[in-house]
Amino acid sequence: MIPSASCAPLQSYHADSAVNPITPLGEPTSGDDGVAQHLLEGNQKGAFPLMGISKNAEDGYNWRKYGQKHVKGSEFPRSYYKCTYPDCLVKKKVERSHDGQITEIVYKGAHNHHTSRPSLLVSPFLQNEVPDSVDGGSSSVKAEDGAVWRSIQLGCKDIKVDADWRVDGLERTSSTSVVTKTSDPLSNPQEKTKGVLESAGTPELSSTLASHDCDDEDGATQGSICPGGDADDEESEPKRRSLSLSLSLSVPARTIWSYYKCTSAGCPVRKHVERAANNLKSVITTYEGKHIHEVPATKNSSQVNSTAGNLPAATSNIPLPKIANVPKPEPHVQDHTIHFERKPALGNEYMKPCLLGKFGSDAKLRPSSIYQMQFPPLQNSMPYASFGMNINHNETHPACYMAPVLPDFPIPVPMSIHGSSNMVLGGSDNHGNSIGPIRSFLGGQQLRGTDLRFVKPELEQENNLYDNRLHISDHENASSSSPMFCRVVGSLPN
DNA sequence: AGCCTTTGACCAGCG
DNA sequence: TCGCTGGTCAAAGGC
Ligand SMILES: [Zn+2]
Repeated sequence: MIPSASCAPLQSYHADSAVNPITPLGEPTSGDDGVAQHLLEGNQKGAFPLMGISKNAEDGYNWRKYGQKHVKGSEFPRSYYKCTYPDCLVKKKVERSHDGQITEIVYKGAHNHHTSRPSLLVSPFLQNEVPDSVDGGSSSVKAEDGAVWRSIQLGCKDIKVDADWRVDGLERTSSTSVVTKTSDPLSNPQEKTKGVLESAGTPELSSTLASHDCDDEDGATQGSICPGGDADDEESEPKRRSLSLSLSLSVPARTIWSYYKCTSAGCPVRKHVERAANNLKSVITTYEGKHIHEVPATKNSSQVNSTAGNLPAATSNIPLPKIANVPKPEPHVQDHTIHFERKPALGNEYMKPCLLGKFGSDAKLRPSSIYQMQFPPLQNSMPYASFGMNINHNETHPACYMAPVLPDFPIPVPMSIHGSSNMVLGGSDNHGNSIGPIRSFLGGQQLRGTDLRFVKPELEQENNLYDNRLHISDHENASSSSPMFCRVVGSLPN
């Protein structure tokens, strides 16, 4: 039925594509990890797309493939899977390209059970897994009945960072799963599921982001820069930053995270750059700390002088993939001569529970709603969020092959890690059931559930989308003695 | 033995 | 009715 040629990729990665064809969120189920592991370990050759087929990725459900067809109009064969759980009628269709990238997923039905592995916890966004293919291609996760047919942009690769800004952490992409509308009437939390569905989305990290606390002339525009990030703005009081997040349904499914550290000796400043994977020119740069040294004059000071954001050279020097529909260049994105370097590997030092501020951007976001993201005051001595890094990333991110570095703040819930860096966040399943500890699986490094702390958005407190343990301390109480903390929203120039 | 994938055949819907 | 298409079945084989 299916030409053998079309099946070749699937056969090559059958352990992954068949058992867990699209399960980017977890750990291996049954001990057939050889293929994926091999892929992960062997992709120095640039086989980056294969990372998406990590055997380690799993959504916690068991699927049995019951058919494969080459459908008309589709370049790649479509595989049909059923949930193997007794009486569970959930099916999904997966289309994979020849190199193993998932190009489309269609879910049908709702599970009437939890994941096969109780320990595997999935955030509402991740409950129905997102294809974990990469390569910047576009895939889609769809609900069978047409309730949600949302194209998502899959991960981007090859983000290079200019020498002035060395990636402090591993580049990661986050994925947002589109929870499909259920058609299973037995699924009592239909409403809840649907609610998740409606709100499932990652904030579009582009022009919809605006900084509330920025009153400068550009504060409300795309790429607005929060004051107080560094020495450029000494008078501002960046004890806490709030960002409103306007959400869009055309959300990027992934976010690329990069971490940098100022290379000046003893300078604690770090920055954290978020990019929407499908719009790499849209960046959110979060600064932590104050430079202890003179900040060199910027090459382009048209905007920074008033906003005090040390806009990273990385955001402007990164050779960006061509992406359609990118926002026009923003002049405030500029180069700085401040040097940043990757953080050293800190190992378990960073694997501590953190109780940082609120990241309320994710749990249940409705399109176009405004969210307040309250950023915690970062303290140099604070424990680091256990946002594990996959050391193996260095195999696929040539520009980011630094030692693993962990961010200094919690990661918003919908941001999972793509490729081999899969992170499963706590939350509820698509039946509205609260699920337990967060699990983060990052290229073989699993973090304990307690290593992550999230806070569900204020608006969604009662929706039980997050496990209680996701609560974090009220950072307002701890914001008094914080160094500068700034979040910069930017857009990369063409 | 059990579960899985593979794959040709079969079925249903549709024009 | 027929052909096309997408979806499913089920036998065969593998692990
Ligand atoms: Zn199921």
